[in-house]
Amino acid sequence: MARRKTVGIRDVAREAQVSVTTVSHILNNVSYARASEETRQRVRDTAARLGYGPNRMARSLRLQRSEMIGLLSEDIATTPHAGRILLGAQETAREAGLTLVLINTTQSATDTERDVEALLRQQVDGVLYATMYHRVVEVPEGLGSVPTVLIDAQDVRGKVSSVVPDEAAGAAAAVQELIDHGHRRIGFITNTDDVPATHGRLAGYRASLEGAGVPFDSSLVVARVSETEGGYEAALAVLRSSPRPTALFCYNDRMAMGAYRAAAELGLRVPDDLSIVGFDNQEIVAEGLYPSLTTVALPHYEMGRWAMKRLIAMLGTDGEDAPPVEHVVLPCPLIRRESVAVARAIG
Amino acid sequence: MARRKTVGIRDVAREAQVSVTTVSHILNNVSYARASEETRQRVRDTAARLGYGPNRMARSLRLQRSEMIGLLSEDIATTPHAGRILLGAQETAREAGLTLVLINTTQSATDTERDVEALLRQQVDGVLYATMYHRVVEVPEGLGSVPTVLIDAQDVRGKVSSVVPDEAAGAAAAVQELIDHGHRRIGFITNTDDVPATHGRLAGYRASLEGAGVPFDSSLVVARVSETEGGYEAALAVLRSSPRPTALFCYNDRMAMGAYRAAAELGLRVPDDLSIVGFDNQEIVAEGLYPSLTTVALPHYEMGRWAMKRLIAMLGTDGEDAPPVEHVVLPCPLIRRESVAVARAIG
DNA sequence: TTGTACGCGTTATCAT
DNA sequence: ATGATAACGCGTACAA
Repeated sequence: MARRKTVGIRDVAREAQVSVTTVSHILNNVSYARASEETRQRVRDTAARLGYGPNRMARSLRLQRSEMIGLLSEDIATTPHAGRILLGAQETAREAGLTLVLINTTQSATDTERDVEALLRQQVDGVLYATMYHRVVEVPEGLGSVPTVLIDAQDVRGKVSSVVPDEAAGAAAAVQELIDHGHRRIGFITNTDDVPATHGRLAGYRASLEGAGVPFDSSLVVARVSETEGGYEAALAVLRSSPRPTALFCYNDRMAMGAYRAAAELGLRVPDDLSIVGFDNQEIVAEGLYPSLTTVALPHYEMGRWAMKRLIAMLGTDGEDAPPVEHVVLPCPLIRRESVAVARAIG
Repeated sequence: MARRKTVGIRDVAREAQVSVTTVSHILNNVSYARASEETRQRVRDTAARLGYGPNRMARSLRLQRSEMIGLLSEDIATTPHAGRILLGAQETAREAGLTLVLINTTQSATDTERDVEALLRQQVDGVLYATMYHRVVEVPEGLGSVPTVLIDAQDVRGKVSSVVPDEAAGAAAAVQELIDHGHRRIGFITNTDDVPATHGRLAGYRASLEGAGVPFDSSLVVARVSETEGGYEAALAVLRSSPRPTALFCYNDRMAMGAYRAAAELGLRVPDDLSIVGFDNQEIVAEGLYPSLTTVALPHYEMGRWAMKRLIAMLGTDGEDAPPVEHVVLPCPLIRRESVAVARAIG
């Protein structure tokens, strides 16, 4: 199990009968390199033949950049979609020849500070800070010294670039879908947390109603904890109002799952008697429910990708020429499945 | 946004009025360092005060090891539990001062080979190769040159250490739980893939039946695709047999979700008329179902942790003194919820 | 007990 | 058109 015999730049130089300088110039395509085409070819060939690749540690030491990006993420494992942020960031990093190093942290501020320190000690060239649900954060102290982009989070002071989902537009699309199917009395099963998603989705709900000329009726909005059980309770409550809503927009797919149960208990068939739209597109739930759930997808992959691209754009630059801070909002597409039908008169 | 002014070992030396050698010796606790306790203290203090940490790039170059572990994982995002493997590996790495670098790959052999190359070029000290469901793999060529441990996968030739879940024992525990509640006629809703989980879970099912003196009845085992829909179909089929089973063991939680629907359609209440146990402990499903699902948890976190520990044990060693190849099987604990009740006579 | 100096593999500057 | 050589920051033989 001997470590692969490492072939260095001097091996290539010796083999190709040139100096290491020349090899370096040619392989790095430096503009001022003045070597004959014949030499270039020979050097490239021997490098390829020997399987030469530059030693990243030496390269980093010399260049004073590690070509590593730190991904600081809260509770990687908590949400099923977290992986898609990771994936988007990782693929984008790879395309740019960057390596992603991973640090998991928690919501505890002191933990986070400590983890930031650890990350900076690795001399990462930049940091992606991802929270696992959309919220406003105070960017850790230490990150002031390194290019940083926030994912699914916004800086309290707006000083750091960030990318978040367009909660309001996503919710509006969901409700519009119901309106387009003739629904007018649409309940909103929401949650009790004071987070951007709560406000954004409510705003979207109201916007679509307003667009359709349907007056807002606060008795149709009921909030519970954003779990299946909460969705069940909220749905029961709202379905008791009279006249009964013909459709429900739910804060997330888990609450929608609870709403399905409430509907079943009340003898209501989805979607014939009651249309339902969720949010999150947790596929295991959305596809597993019967009938499958129409919902709104969060752009996790795209956020990871955008953030990494943005970070890359910041890398070469310093102060003056750095791109301005940017706060981007990415669309949440509606995923149509089988839980929405044309509204019928209530029997 | 100037990069933090980097404090080096010479800064500490100057500040503490000693040589860099002394600083290095003291901070690295080298055995042959003979410095007065007073000096040690002073050096440590100034290092702390200056916020000194060794430059990893320089250190790596000198030591010829990067202190980075590559995690090569197939389709990070595919399964919700993938994150827990990651988490286990990452936490363990951090405890050892190691950094985890992440490469996502696919099941395509050529992609994998390419990604392995990329990883080795980063001079990682070791590699964790994780598949996202338990299966047998051919370890990529290039990994021969670097310490490697397999997670949730086994090497075809058994030459590489690996850790996998104890499918059979987990299934046996699930079925035993049903037996302990008085069930004798227990259906097994399984899947159609030829993977270790399929065989292991069937073996566990048979073992527990046999232990209870219940003859195996192949008409109670029905296989479909391992999705909710497949679970629904299989459950309908098996619940038609006569006498009807009083309990169902399902290959995974999604299939169990389908079984819930089948039960509802047949007017069977869970768990009063029908007990159900799943596998995987996908919390969103298991807790979201009503009643919540008793199931078996896969030890993802523990596998990530074990693998990293094992890898660390291999790191310092070479050929002779390397620990022997080991294939470990980790227990899958039963998670009791509300879907199992005492068997009743069938009305 | 401590300090000097070299080497790790690159890249960049300067000389030829 | 090409080559010698000085950094990059650290760890450690070896000299003192």
